[in-house]
Amino acid sequence: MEEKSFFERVYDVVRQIPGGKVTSYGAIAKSIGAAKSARMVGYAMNSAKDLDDVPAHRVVNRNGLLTGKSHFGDHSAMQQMLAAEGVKVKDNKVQDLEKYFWDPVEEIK
DNA sequence: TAAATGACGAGGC
DNA sequence: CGCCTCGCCATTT
Repeated sequence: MEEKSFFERVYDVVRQIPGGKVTSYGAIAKSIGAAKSARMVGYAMNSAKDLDDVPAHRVVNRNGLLTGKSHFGDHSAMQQMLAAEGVKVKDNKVQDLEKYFWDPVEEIK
């Protein structure tokens, strides 16, 4: 019963992302002990969009690119939400990624 | 059961 | 400096 699915672990991390911050799939994968499963994180997010507890819009790829925006209903929704939280987004990518980057490994450990 | 897919990452050319 | 290829691993069909 404690067998939390890979997805649930990802959700747990993403749920801890503070507003106005973003993180990368690889960082989340690392925090859950699956650094090589970055792709799975994105896959999990695909299901996460079904949940309103998981701010998938705060998750971007390693390049700060809003890769998942295409999976949102509105392609501008993700960008709008990030901008509304204080994250500067332009051309579908986060500006000053290092400044807004939130490392889950440093918070969860 | 096996094969294909996928919101990525790192390395190579 | 930019584009391409390979690897990785869990879920889905």
